[in-house]
Amino acid sequence: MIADVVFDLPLRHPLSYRVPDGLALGPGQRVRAPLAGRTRVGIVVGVRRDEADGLKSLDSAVEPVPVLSAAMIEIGRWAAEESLSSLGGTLAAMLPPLPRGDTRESLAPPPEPSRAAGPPPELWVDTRREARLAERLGSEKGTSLVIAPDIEAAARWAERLDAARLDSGAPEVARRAAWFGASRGRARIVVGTRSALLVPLPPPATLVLLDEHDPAHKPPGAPRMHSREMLVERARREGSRLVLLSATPSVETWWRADNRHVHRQDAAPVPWPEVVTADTRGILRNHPLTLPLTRAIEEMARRDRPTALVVTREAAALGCDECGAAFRCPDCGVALALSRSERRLSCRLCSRTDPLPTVCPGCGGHRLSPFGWGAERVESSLRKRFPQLSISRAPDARLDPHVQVLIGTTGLLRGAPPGRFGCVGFVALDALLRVPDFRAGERAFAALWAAAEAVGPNGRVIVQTLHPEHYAIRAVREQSRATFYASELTFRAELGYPPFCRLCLLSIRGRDEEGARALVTESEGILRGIPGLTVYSAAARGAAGARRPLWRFAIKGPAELPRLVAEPLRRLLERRRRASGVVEIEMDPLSLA
DNA sequence: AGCACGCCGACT
DNA sequence: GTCGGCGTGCTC
Repeated sequence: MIADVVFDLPLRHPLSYRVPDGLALGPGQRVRAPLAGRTRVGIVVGVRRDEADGLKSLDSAVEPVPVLSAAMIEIGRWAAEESLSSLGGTLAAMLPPLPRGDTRESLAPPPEPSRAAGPPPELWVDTRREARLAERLGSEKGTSLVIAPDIEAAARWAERLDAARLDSGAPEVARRAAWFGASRGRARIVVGTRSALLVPLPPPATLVLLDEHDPAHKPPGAPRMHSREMLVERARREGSRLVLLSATPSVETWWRADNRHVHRQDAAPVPWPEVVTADTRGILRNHPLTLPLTRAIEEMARRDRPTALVVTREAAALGCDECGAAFRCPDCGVALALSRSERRLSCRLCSRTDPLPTVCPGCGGHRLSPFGWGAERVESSLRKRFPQLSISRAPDARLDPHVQVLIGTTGLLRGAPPGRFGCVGFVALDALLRVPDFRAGERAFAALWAAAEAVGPNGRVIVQTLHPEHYAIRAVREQSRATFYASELTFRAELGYPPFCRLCLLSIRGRDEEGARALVTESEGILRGIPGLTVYSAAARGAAGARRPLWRFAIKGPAELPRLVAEPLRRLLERRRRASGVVEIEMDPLSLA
């Protein structure tokens, strides 16, 4: 007997081993195998009756039963192909922890799912979506798998749903028990992060994705695919019900709902807070707060309600202080990225580069500045203005009920229950809108809407901006999602962004300038030979003359983009560490940064 | 990803 | 003469 085994290595094919007599093995089982002089854990993806002449023998099985069903391996294979990653590396990111020491566990083999066609995915956007989920899962038939964007959210939801945890925030023994318990159908609800996407569940299963729009669902590293896409594919293949939760879904998911591939439950209007804009003209030069926001902080302090001030990290784009316009790429519509050291503006998508301008082309204004109100500056200014208030910009101050003013990025609003804040102030929304990325508007909209939900109907959202009529602000003020998505989809369609195409990012880290250039030229040449692609020209990232120069370029193509580039780029991606450098590819990047 | 083999500069 | 630098290729 021969077992084909994949490892957490960038190998395109499984490696074959002799199965020792008496060892019963099946696909999805973890094994210890000799590899390059050491013992490593791999996962069996196939067993054959062939002669094992000349092959090394497997050492042992890690568990007496498979951890993955054949159906889950197939989803892993699909994800690996779509993301141009190895199967072994992809699967390794979605397995339960290894047993430690002597364990006396009762382990169930994984169930194979049904292959019946299921309902289309559902999208819940209304304000009561989370409360409704908690109610519904309690009475749902079968097992429910809830995927959270991060460990913190997983912990919160496991508590709320009285569910077992599969994420790495829980002790390993408990995670293993939850994994095999869910496989056996013993658990009613399990909660995890992306590492739990392949836990086998007996049908009928319900799959849930929390905060569908959250970029944490596709962090760097394996599996290099958005959890939403994994779950949509899984639900389609096994006929599971899939529920996507988000007040502000990704534009991609909204578009699918427009096209009836996702069933969107329309939300009736609910009592909504005041969303007011405050004009920052002439203010932000010296002070971060307009009068309305100053008043609001004072009022909230009197009413003993906390205020959150949302700031951005550092400026990455250039804007006009007079009219608020950002310098944008005329072809791509995204804000041009500012490089101070090289004194130029460049487009992250097409690599167009301009010298630093001195005059705003829109209004002729001469006061051009990067957006400069980070948390630190806002804090010191606030302490001077409100010496009697308790002010904090510590990330964990989110949970401290005594802090009266919290300063932080949009992360402050993550997981905030309704009414957590009396007021949320956006110190400079324009800085969010100017981020050099075509998803800047989407992220600003999500943050504004999250702020409105976090202050509740009796609270207030104050948006300091020079663009009070921007569609993202208008949509939140009017509690009208349709307003935002209609405008955003028009913008995406006109300039040819997702969901109307697929993007892919090629990063090249050269050993030196010469090596980087050689690899860039080679990969560009390969890609330009493929019909149907738009290959943007490459640009150097980071400081000039860096030891390891980083070049990057974007590729735009149709839905079958991964299959179009996989074969031509194979050699380049495989021969990883070469004299000249390393080539890496990222399909469907969430950010062009 | 490791790790081992293989071909060019400064040492006990 | 060797020790060791990393570039290249392989791992069943």
